[in-house]
Amino acid sequence: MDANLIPNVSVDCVVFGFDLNTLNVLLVERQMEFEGKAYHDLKLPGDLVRWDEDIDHAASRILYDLSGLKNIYLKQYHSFGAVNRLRGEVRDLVWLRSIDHPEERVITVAYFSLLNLTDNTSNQYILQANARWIPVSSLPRLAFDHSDIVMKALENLRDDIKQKPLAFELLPSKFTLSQLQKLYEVVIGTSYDKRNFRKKINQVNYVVPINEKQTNVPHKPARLFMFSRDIYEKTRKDSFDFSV
Amino acid sequence: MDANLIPNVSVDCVVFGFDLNTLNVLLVERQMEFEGKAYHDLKLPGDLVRWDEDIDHAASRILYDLSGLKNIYLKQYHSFGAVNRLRGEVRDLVWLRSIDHPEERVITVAYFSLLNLTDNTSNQYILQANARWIPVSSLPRLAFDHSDIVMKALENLRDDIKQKPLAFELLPSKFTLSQLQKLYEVVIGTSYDKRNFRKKINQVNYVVPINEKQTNVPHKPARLFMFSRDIYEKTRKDSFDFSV
DNA sequence: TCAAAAGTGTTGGTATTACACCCATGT
DNA sequence: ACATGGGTGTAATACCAACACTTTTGA
Repeated sequence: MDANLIPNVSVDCVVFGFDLNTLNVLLVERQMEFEGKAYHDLKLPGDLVRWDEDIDHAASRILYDLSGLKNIYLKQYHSFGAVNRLRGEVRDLVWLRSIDHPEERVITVAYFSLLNLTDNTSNQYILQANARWIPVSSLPRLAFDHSDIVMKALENLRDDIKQKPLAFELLPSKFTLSQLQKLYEVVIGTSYDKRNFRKKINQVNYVVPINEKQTNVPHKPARLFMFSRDIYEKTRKDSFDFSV
Repeated sequence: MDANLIPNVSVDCVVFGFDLNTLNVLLVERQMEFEGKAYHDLKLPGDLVRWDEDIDHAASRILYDLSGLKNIYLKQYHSFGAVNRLRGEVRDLVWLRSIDHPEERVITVAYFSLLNLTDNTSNQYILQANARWIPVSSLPRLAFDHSDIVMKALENLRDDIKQKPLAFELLPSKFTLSQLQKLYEVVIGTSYDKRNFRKKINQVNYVVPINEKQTNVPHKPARLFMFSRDIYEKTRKDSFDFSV
């Protein structure tokens, strides 16, 4: 057991990625043999916290090690500290022993982060560590209490995306209004009227149209928009509710 | 150092209390001498987590030890884990040593809870431990990073009270509409028009009028209302926004 | 020429704001 | 009788929900 690590405190990251169609979570495979059978359970990327780093730093570190990316959106949203949270299945315990992890008691601080999956600069990186993107709509049961951790992250994402400009972390920098609408529909799990949605976005001055259109699409090409953080920061005090 | 306690994980509680006028926080006095001077810094009630308890249980325990109360509203809202969070002032360190607390590194999980201060069943209890109610509008600088912890609790309370029926945790079970309005004004830090506020509350079916009035008030006695959790639970799916 | 998604307005209903006076009680 | 907070309605405006057709492109 690495002496640089605090034995009882970890950080787990729920990394959401959107590919203009589906919302996905990044999970790593836990390969093990148990009672003669091979298991490939999925778990969240995470690690124990180092003695010499802030917990926020631990979260960035985990994400960087996995993706090679820095400065991406990361939010701490909940900590999980049930006594038996690592003991859902017998093989959970067996696995902990196999990696020399303190099986006793780990309180984990959970973060979620947001990635746009259309720039695939980071994706090769991600896929080499045995990590995979799994659609949130078809998640299997995860190792430990990680299913709970993901569910709670989703709830937080759903609440936050209505109040804060998180959508733009999940989209490419230039996007169409239909892509934005699709994102809200997928995340919130509902559907919106196209005209009303666009009317709403029209009132939001920090979603700015640019003089560019889609190319190579087999239909009328859509106008592209960008998010202006500048305008957002300058006008946010009037606490506009972004909910759709 | 007590072997029942996890040395690196604590829980702190921000207990809000409302007395129909002012929003207060419960703080305990940390009495010490340092460099020949007496200090009475204030800090949050909190403790290290036990090996054999969930973190939520630790929070209830702290609250129970302080107030003698069970089943009060408690919500985990953030964890604080900066490397130097316990080392704001030199005397913070000195105090930690004096109580045989591991001074190194403690990640704390913060909870806030809500009390109504008009039933003073609990108050005698609270005041015997050297705890005090301090108005949030006149908080001094607190020990460690506890000022940050309180500020973040307040932000969470402000956000939550607009969406969830938290107000009723801070009020006596029977309350007037003016008391409810005052509470919102104090928490959110703004003021509302009396007629419009009442119109709004009128649409909220889980704030129910009862056939009772105030007594012994030197003005027209107000009608009393109660919160019906029953009705709230049954009708909450339509995600009514309680914001005022 | 067809398929596919882009883009666009109106109407009826509902919620929000601003605003001023009389009422019931205790002292 | 007075001071204190309780209680009430209206009109103007802003916001929200429902709804269908034409346009532009690539294949």
